[in-house]
Amino acid sequence: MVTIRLHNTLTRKKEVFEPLDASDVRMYVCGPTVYDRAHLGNARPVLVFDVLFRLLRHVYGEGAVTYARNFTDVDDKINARAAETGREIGEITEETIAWYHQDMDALGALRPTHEPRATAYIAQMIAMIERLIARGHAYEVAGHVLFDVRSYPAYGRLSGRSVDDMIAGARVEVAPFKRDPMDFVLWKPSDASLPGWESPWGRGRPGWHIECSAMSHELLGASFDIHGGGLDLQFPHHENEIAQSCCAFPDAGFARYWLHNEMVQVEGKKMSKSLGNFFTVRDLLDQGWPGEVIRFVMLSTHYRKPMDWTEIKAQDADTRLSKWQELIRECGGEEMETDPQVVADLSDDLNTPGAIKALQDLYSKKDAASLRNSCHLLGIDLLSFKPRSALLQERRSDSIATLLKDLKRRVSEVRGEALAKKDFAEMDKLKTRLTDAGIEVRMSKADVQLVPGPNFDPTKLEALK
RNA sequence: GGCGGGUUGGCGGAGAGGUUACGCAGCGGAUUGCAAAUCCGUGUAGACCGGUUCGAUUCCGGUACCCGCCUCCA
Repeated sequence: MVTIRLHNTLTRKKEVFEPLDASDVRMYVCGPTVYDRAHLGNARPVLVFDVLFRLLRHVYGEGAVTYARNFTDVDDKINARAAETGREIGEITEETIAWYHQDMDALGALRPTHEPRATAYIAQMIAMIERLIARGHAYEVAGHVLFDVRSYPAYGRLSGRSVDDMIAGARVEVAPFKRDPMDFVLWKPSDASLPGWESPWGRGRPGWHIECSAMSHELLGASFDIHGGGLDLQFPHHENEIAQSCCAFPDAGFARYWLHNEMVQVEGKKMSKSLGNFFTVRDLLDQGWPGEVIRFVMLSTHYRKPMDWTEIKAQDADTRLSKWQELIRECGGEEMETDPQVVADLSDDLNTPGAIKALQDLYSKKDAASLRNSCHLLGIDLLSFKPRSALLQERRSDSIATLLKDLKRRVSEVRGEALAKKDFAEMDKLKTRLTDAGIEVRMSKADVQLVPGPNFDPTKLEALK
């Protein structure tokens, strides 16, 4: 059995991964709030934990891993979006979930075993809140139910902070009815304009954190193996989840290994709407970037380091994947074992850059079969991969396709004459114009190829008709 | 203010206390009418200052700079 090591945020150390039950390895990852298209940052945990999911399935068996990732479909951001647009909340969340599936499918992410929606687990949340009140960890005041952080001495363990330090930071919500400024909401009242559910504390809706505690408990049990998400969730979201779950079920231990991926940047800067470098996965796909390229770029940086998205990395990935694909097309190859080095690298705290290096070595050795099969562990299917140039070409209209075909024939003719006469003036003129239009002209002894590049501009071909 | 991370060659980005990371770009060569593509070869590192060591880019301490979280955020 391969030994997997994972960096556990709880201990700040790389630890040997030992599942509670090797026949049912359980992982929970925090999913999106569904009010808008997934941006590039949303994609990172999806891809990181998709690789972990694949690795766990590889090591423990496909049927031995349960992976749950939630949809937060009750949230004030969604309410705000509904109020802005006048649309129904359910309509917005349904649409956004469908988009999310489309976009993440395009990145090659496997669907998790469970994709629970918060609104389907309100009863479980209410039950957990009642349990917390009964055990003296939560209190009702002014129509709210709040978690009492002072009742849980270990609060702050995950994020390495103390309640007193955080209060010194003094960036906590002002709410006079809180016993302690750090207390957080489990349940809050809804007026008639807001979505709400009947509860022992009146009509209301859950606070943000309780859903993950309730759903992980329902689907994976009171204790399970891995809990993951973005680093920004470490505090307060995960800290609060731990407080809720461990106080409701003190002997269970909740999640044992906590994994956090670092943030995404764009061209060296934090992605933000004000900087104008904010974009969604759909934007990139629409620009013709293959899902595999987005995935490759993401995985070329280790998950615990900030990942900087740059155009040059995307181009590089596109080129490398194209080369790998050419090799497996030429050589074919039978089913092979996944390369042990790739497994070893991924088992070492998901060292995806190392795994990519190992794949590159397979390419250099011309080991097409191993390359193809080992790519699957990273979620890349080289057989179905289409480079950006091919995707862009597919989208071109028939008239342009015909024009390119005609031009190709013409280049062949002109070249034939030029070679016969040893006069290349006409040929060079034609080639220059094609190059100016963004077309790469490749000539071998046997054949001519016209490859439209990213700067391809069909309007510049008009003169050549 | 609190907590955490980073600083590697032109760019991206790893592992390893002493032996080529890898990719892209560059350079030289093969090939080509010229190119492109491809193939072969190749130079350039480890923020700064100390310490441990026979030996550190790799371990420890400090300095500088950068970044993230602490507020909805993956």
